[in-house]
Amino acid sequence: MSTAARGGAPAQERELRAQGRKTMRRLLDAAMVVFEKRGFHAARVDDIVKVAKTSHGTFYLYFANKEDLFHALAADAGAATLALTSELGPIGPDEAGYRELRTWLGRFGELYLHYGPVIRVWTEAEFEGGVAGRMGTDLLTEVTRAIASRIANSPTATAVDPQIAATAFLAMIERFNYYVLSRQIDFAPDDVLDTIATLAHQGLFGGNHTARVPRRA
Amino acid sequence: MSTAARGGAPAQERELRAQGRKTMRRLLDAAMVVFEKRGFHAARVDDIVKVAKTSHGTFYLYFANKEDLFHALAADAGAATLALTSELGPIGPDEAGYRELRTWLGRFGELYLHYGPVIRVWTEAEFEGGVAGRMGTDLLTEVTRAIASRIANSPTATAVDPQIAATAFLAMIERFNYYVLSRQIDFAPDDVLDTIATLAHQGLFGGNHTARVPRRA
Amino acid sequence: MSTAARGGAPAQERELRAQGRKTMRRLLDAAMVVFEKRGFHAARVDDIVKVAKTSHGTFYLYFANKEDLFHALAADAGAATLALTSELGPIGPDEAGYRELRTWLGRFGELYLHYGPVIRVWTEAEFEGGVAGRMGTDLLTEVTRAIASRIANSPTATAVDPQIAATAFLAMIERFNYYVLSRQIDFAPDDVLDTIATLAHQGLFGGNHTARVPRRA
Amino acid sequence: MSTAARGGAPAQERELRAQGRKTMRRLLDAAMVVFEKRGFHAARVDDIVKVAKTSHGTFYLYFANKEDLFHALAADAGAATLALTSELGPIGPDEAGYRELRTWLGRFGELYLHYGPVIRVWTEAEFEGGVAGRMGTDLLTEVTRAIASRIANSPTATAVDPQIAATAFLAMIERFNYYVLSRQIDFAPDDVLDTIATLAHQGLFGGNHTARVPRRA
DNA sequence: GATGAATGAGATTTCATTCAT
DNA sequence: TATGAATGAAATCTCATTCAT
Repeated sequence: MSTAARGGAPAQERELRAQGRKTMRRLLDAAMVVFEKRGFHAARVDDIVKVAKTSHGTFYLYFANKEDLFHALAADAGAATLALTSELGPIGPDEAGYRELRTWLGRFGELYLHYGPVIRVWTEAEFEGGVAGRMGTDLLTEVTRAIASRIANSPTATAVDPQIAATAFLAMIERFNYYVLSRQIDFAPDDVLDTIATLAHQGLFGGNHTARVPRRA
Repeated sequence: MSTAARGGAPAQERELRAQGRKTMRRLLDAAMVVFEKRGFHAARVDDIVKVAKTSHGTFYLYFANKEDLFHALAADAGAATLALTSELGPIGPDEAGYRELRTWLGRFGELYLHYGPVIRVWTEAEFEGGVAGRMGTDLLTEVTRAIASRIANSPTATAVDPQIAATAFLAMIERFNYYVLSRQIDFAPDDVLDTIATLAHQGLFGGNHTARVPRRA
Repeated sequence: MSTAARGGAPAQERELRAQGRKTMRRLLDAAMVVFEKRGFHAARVDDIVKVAKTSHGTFYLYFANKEDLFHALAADAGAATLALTSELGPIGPDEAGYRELRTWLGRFGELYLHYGPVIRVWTEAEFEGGVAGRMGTDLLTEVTRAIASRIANSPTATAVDPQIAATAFLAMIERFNYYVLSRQIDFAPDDVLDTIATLAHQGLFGGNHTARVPRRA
Repeated sequence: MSTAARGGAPAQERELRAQGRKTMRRLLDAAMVVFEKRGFHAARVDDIVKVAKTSHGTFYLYFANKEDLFHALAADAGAATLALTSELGPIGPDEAGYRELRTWLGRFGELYLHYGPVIRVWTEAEFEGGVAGRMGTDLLTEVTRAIASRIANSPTATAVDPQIAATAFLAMIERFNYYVLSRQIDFAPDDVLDTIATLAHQGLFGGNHTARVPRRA
């Protein structure tokens, strides 16, 4: 998807050769793994360097500190999220709209699968105020605004406040994906997409299309 | 709404008198304040005792550690959440169903206002595996099951998987309330309720009622 | 055996009635139990009051502190040890001497069974310098001197330094009893007495008597 | 004599370079000094790092905690004790047997001089049950067994239970050395060896040799 | 470029002792 | 006489960050 190629502050002051880039990559990947498992706060630099099979000293060769590393990841995740947002075309109340929505939700799921740990940290209370916190808030604003504009162009526009509805929509899909990922609620992915797409379509875009979802046993 | 009457492990081994119970209460309340402001991880025991105007030693007279205190709060929050869940009556597709849903959402908002810090921690990655993690998962299961049974009795029953839909619903309202609380997104509360109720009613319960929400300026 | 009837400093400033004496007794007994299990240093006042089924506050009604309580016990143990020492009559090289020695060793074992925890604490390195440390050293001196005088009057007197031999003898019986008590080395008590008496008799008092100890299987 | 080359748990998970090994050694040596002076319980990690001229953080780089460090020392002491035990040759009732015994006792004294603090802790009540406790018990068993086999091959074999006698012997020399070390009882070392060797020789190995010990003034 | 070693500030936790009822 | 409550000094332990090789 992307690469966080810039790295943290210290890395940007030097030119990285092949080996250096590889090491940085290993650290970033390791951080994802550790953030996933422990969250940002509980993640220790020690955990990260162990997973990356490198040393403390090396970590600070590439990142000013733990937060700096997080920013590198977050910049990536933010860009990917914005890119995805812009891909959401107009959603009509008909079957085509439903299809469009369902496809987009699938892509969102993939994005969350990849960037979940980072997205989650944005919303950790402790981050308010910090750079990451503002980053998350800004992103939230941008993303909901884009979605709101889609909703505003739909038949239900008179019934609901688009900005609120967009926020609710984002809340739902962000959190649902989190539940699925972290709790291993094992719904069949297709059922999930059918259901979420249906209810969002009906709730937000005046959808009258009805998916034939087989009831769960 | 709450009592957390049991307290943490050490407190349960002793008989508490009036003064002791008061102190324990002060600690629990202080913890809510601090968790709210800093989140569970960043909260230091020191912060809590400062807010409670007591000493370190006293803290450990009532709770084995920070997590133990959290459990006491969580038990409360869980009970309150379950109680609220059981209050959700049958939701029909008509105006009455809409009213019922909207009222219930208002109550959920109040509950979240109170227990937000605790609910949030349940979902922090670090807690998976731990007692709190399982507690959260169990609760999630129970709550969604109850909601699912309401959805199953609605006209859209054939279109969506009730369990998935219920999970999505819970994801939406939990997260939305979180956005509102933590980011100070300043939507008017009534608009929020109108919007969320409408889209949930339409998306989940086959609602055909249309609220006349004034568009935001 | 004895009673530590005086109690610690605070108790001596008041007149104790029946109830008070009973409470103090409970604390002393509890302390023995706890010192036995954990040693003096690791023993917490909390452990003692729990075993005594009383409270922290009560503890300090009778004893100035943990060490004060220990002194009360130690005074008792010291007196009992000295009393026992004075009971050791002259030991001849014949069967009568052997009998005398064996009997006395049996009594020492009983004393150790009772006062072991206290005796042990005397020898804990941490106590040097403190009152208990000096107390132990003084006692050691007195006891070995008494034993030495018995050895000096025996046929081996020319071969060994009585003071050193007495110290070695005390070392042996103190430590052996400790091994038995703490490690549950399950030698048959009679075999132990036979063996120890025999080797002390032969080693220290020129004993030529030979016990017919059945060899262990 | 010693190496404690393995170090504590944390140190075993890393590869130590020369500097690291040196630091670990400094900590181990410092611990011996502090345990000697204060005993295990009263010894604070702070004392140890001060003596080792390093920091708290460094301590935990090599040892999980104070007990972990103790284990490293104990493993050493145990190995040294076993090695010494195996050096004890057959002891006959003649002068040669006496010489052999006396020499061995001298070596035991040196070992105790070195490892006394560690050996002592093994016997502190608090350690029963823990790893150190079992370690001590196992060692006690092995050592007494070896000594017992020497006793079994001596003329007194019929008179005493070798296993009990060996335990008594060990008790004596362990405790005597402790008295000497901790109480600064100032017996002349040669007199001590003469006396102990004589009485053990006579008591355990049917010794008929008589040392000409000059009586103390 | 990489790494092991070291640090120390800060957090948690324990526990003997005092206090108020 | 008894007790639960409170305290705070001191100990343990953690971990992000810097340093020397």
